[in-house]
Amino acid sequence: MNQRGTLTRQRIVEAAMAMLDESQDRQFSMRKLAAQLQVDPMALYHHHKNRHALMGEVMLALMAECEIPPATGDWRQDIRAICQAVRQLARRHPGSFRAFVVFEQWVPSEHRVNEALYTALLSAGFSKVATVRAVRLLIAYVESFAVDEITGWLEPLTREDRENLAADLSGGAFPATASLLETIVRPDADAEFVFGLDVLIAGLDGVRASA
Amino acid sequence: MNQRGTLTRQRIVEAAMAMLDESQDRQFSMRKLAAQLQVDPMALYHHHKNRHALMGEVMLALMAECEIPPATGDWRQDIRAICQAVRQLARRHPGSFRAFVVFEQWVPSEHRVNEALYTALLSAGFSKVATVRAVRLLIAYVESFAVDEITGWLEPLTREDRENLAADLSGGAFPATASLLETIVRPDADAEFVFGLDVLIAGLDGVRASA
DNA sequence: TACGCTTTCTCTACAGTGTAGAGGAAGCAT
DNA sequence: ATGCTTCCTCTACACTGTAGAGAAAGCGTA
Repeated sequence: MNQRGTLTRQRIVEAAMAMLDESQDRQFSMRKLAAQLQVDPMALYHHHKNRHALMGEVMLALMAECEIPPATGDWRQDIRAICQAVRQLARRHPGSFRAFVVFEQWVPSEHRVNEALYTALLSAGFSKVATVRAVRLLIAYVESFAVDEITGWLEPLTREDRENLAADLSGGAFPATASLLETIVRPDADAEFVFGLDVLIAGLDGVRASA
Repeated sequence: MNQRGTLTRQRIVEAAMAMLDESQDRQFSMRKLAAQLQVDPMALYHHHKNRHALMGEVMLALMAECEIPPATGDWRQDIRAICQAVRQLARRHPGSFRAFVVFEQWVPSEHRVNEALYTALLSAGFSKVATVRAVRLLIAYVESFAVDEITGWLEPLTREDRENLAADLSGGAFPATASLLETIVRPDADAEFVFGLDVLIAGLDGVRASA
């Protein structure tokens, strides 16, 4: 039952990405992927050297899919748009994006995103050092936020989580936290993301002169 | 050969933390931990329900170890000091900190850190909503930075990585990135961390009035 | 001292993982 | 038809977490 020709590098990558994104709980495995493609596990290894290499391809495809808007000439606007694009990508591909953040290896298609950010900041008059640092800062923010969002930290707390939190705070050891309880349990993802962007852009604007 | 009494909840937690921190490459496993403690793997399960629960205990111990400096009355200074404390914790416990960031579950000893940040911001006059958002932003930054640092992204690039990067950029598709090459390959972790703090604090100062 | 009870550890076993190595079948070129 | 290459399968191994059944050590009570 050798069904030749059903597999392609690309088809495997797409299936892997879909599997990562769909299965929130049960995690990705080579064997499950093979099962879904109705193929022997080892068949995958003919197209990709190993799991890590396959993951690399998935990450490549993921970042390549990020829709970077054209530059407007307003660096603040451009940065907002680029960050929102990355966030949208994460929402569209939660599982893959998670894997990407933990991937710990350079993914070439990231260049596109970085280039857009570098361009915006350089054109705004930032020094080279400030630009490089600012981009890492922005990327760190967006990735962290996106992962938090995917994980559910920006949803209103469940009754259970809320009660656990209240119990933790009932001892009186954390008065500031306790006073913020109502705010903590009901976050607003969109507003919070914009808040972060506001802070970062205002801050960058502030250090632009002094850097 | 039943060596009774050698195991303790605490001893297991400490050994697990040490193993996470030391073994940079090869990853932690229950069996390896048991081997190191010279005990049958299943012995661990008498003291901790399962791997996840054990990890929870490790995270608890980790965050409890974070040395939060006393408040000075200057919120900017306090925030800097707290963030540096978290960064130092990450440097002292790279493996555990990594695991912590990916842990995806609430760790009670985090309260201490959050409380300190909440207190600083509330005392500076931030609104409740701004305070909660600012703290998530600060934590996101510090954790991201610390993980980058642990992973080695803030070390000067190796000759090999540098050549790969140069090759990627040689096509001319990323002129801004190419112009920053020399800056990118030689980062300065300490300065970069401070840069991020400067930006965040300046930015928070900026939105304080308007929020 | 002898009995049992509880606590702590071991042994065996199972389902899952990534993947090396050998072999088989399909298609193509000669 | 013959061989070559490409794609896939099968078997096997070392590894993972952990369920379930004991075994051994220490204790309390008789």
